[in-house]
Amino acid sequence: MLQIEIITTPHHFFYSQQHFTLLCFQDFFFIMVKLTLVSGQKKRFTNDGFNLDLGYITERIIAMGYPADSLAKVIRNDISHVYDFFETYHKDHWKILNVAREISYKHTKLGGNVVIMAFEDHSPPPFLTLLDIIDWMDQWLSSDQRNVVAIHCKAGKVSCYLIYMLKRDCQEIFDTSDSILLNTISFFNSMRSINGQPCVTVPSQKRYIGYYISHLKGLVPKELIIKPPLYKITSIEICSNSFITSIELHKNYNPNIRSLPLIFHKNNTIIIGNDKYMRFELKHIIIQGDTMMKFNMSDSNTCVCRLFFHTSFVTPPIDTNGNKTTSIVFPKMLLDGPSHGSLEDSSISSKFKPDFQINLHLEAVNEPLQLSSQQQQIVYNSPTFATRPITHPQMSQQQSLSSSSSFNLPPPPVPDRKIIMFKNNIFYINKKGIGRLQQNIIQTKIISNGGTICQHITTLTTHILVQDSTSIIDPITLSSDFKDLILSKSIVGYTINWLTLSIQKGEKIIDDAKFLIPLHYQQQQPIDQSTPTKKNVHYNEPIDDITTRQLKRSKNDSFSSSSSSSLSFLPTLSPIKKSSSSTNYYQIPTKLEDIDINSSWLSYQSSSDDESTKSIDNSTIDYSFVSFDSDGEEDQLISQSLISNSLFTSQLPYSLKFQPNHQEEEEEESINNNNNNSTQSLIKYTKRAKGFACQKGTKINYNESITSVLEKLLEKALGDGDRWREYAYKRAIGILKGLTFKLSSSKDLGDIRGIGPKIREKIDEIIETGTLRRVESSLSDTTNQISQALLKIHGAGPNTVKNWMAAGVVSIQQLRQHILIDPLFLTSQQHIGLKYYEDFLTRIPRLEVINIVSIIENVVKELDPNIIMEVCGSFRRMKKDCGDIDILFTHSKGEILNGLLRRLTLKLESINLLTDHLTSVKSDSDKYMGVCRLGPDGLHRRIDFQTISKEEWPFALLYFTGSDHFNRSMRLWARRNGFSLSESHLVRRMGKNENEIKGDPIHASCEKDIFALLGLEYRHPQDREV
DNA sequence: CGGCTGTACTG
DNA sequence: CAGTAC
DNA sequence: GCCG
Repeated sequence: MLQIEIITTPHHFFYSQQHFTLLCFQDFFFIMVKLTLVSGQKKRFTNDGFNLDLGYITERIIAMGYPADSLAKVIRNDISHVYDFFETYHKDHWKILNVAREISYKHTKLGGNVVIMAFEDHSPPPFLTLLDIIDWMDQWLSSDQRNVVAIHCKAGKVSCYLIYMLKRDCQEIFDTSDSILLNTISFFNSMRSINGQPCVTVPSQKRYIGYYISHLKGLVPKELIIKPPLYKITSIEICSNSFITSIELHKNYNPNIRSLPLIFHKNNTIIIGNDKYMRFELKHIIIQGDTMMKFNMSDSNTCVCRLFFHTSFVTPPIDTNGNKTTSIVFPKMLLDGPSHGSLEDSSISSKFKPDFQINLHLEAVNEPLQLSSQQQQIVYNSPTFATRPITHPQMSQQQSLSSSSSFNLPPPPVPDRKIIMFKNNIFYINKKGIGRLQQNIIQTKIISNGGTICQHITTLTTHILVQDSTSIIDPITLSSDFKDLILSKSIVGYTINWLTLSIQKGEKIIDDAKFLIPLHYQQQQPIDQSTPTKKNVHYNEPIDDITTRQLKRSKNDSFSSSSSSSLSFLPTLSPIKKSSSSTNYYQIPTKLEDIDINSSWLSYQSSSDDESTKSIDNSTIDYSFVSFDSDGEEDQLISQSLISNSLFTSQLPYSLKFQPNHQEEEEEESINNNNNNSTQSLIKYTKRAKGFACQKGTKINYNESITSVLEKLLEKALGDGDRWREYAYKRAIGILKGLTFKLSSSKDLGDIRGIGPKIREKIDEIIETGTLRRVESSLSDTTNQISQALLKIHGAGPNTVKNWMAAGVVSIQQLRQHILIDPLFLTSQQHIGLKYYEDFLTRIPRLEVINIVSIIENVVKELDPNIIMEVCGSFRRMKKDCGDIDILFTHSKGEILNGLLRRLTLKLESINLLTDHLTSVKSDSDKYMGVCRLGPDGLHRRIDFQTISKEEWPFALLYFTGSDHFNRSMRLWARRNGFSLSESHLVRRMGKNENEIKGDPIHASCEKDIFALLGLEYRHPQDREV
């Protein structure tokens, strides 16, 4: 498709052909390659039996379509032919440069001759990437006269521009001849007139070319490029149109590192302006280096224009009278289109008036640099390099506007300090005696101070707020279905006055008993002695509330407070001025009235699962039994019934399943009894299920010393990518954990399946020596340590780690250093995994999960109040802390949740709960994985969402509650019995034996049904640890 | 010797 | 399709 | 690594 002729005009020339443009100035030349796939017009390299999409730009620079090895090779270049071609004509002297971010292929098939320096289509590369590309080519081509380079970008549906500037000897030219530079610039500007085929259509790409020229001319000090200056964006002005509704700011723009942009919505940013003019006032937004902005219309998804710039090339403020402000003006013609080309060429251009422009007002963060006179002549900020100063009539007016008012603005809505005050607190407001207006004010204040409001008292509620004259809170008068739970929980009752004074003071008043309202039941009923323990384990509430409650629980009656004094914080509404480091953390939903926390997602309250209510009674979890971290890992909550069970059975030498027949039959009978009112088992012989992990409850681990060692082996197998050995260890560990007695020898295992000779050998060694030589040696083995560490990066599995180690990675730290210069070393997911390596390894306390989920629930309720959510994973299994957060959504009326995930994630992103995405946020997907954070000081946490149709709900619930081993075991059982169980359905496997033909999905209305259908005994979530 | 859960996303 | 995750 |  590229027809390339070698052009050697002596001085400068310009060559344009339909698909290819080349511009050259003597030794200094720009090459712009536009690759467009136009079917039927392809001209290929067809010599010597080769038929390749490839052509020579110069003798040593080749443009080509990208190599492909599978389907695409018919249209593109067959990767092996490419290899043969270069080996034939340029043996040992060729490199392929891939600048297309989205294109990758097997480099091994090209003998390691591929260099990747990729950037985004239709965008300028980050400036350092641009330098890298040029420097690399320069170095490669100058190191040997025979060396050639073949460049490809992403040919195909869209065109791509590659800008390459070979700078051989150009330094001197620029040093001596200003006119060439100016010619070049005007040349760039006039380029579009040639052949109707503009050379570089993306204005920002032109801007970066200009940056490069300034760089070559030495107009920008090297230090400024290495360490770009910091600028604070004070405001963004949009002139002549006012339909922009949000702005996305990508700081440190690098397409290879996925990071979430800052989003300024029209609604939650201070906007000044009218129909024709609007200004986003920003605070504390610091940028450095490459910066990209997207301007969105109507909703945050439809981008209408974009712009890129780099702070090293921003004209520094002229430092007179301490002036630190500078501006960049982007008139319409210098803005990029929404996805490619320029705004003026785009289809939505007509929506913008000709005098549309965007102005950025910046403030230097460091000392403005003293400029030489030469440097001052160049106005970098004008992307046309001052060849055509842009003056718009409105400009002067706007400038004065911004400078006069920018320091006089209302404070940011949510100062940081305040967020912390009610962090982790969930308030129930007893509306009795409190007026509507006051309720609203109170709610606003609580939320703006980081707290959450709930409409009903639930197990989550931490505070009850009551009218100031209240002397006692009687739970009977409270609207709650959870009175029993309230009994076992430390809810604190406070007066409105306490809230008012706390807010005024800026911190929670914790030592003043007169605001503390006792809960009536506490006098009536002795406090359950297990309560404190339970509290610690279950909720981990802030100490202050607990102690306060325990120490002082009488209300000081002499304290007279009235509704009017409760309102005393009203005047403080406006003048709270507190410097905060960042405005845009936590913008809490504004529609307070709609906020409602009901605990549907809190474990058992599964809407479609009838079991739920029963299991609440059943969850007589006695927390005093919880072992306090004797092992430090995998602490489990253990139900009383199970403990007594296991205490009872521990007298027997073997656990139940080793016992012969009659006991099994008894058990089976009980299964049938249990299920008498509901679903019939589809499976005839259910007693065999005893051997399956999914039929074992969570028990005390009597063989911790053994399993902990075996877990090391498991880890190692995982690291070696030995899936099946890993599986075997996992099973063995599961069996050992299920034992109800301590092993004294592997012989105690009898003829139990799942633990074979090798593992038995190891068990004996552990019992005798307390450890395993193999484990010890591998623990001290550096290589093993490294691979274990790397393996814990999200997105890095055995193979990746193997490759990394082969490439010489030795530590997390080194890897972090390395990606600074070679971001493509990692996939976007791995980047995130590495960034939050430590955070992700930290388990999430239950309370934090609760807090995060309640924020999400508020958002979800706003999107659609009929959505049901359930937190699964280890949270639902009642563990005291969780590795990640799993949330399932479905619609109570069975409606399809199309696009919910997208709307939800975008919303959560805009309130800064979600910080990164591990999956793309597409509207049609129903699975999301990402990273969230509770406030600016919180750790980053893995969070997964899944939307589920009503029919699939029980299956999804079952699957996402896990544990993983439990799932595998249950699915294996299903498979062995001619079914296939997945997270969405249960189907019969038709076809005589192992064929894949499947029948119709079998319906289940609740989790219990699924167990019953498979002839299994129901397990409560907390008993699915296995 | 071949099986070991089943599905979805990324690149 | 391989690799990874759940 | 274990099982059939």
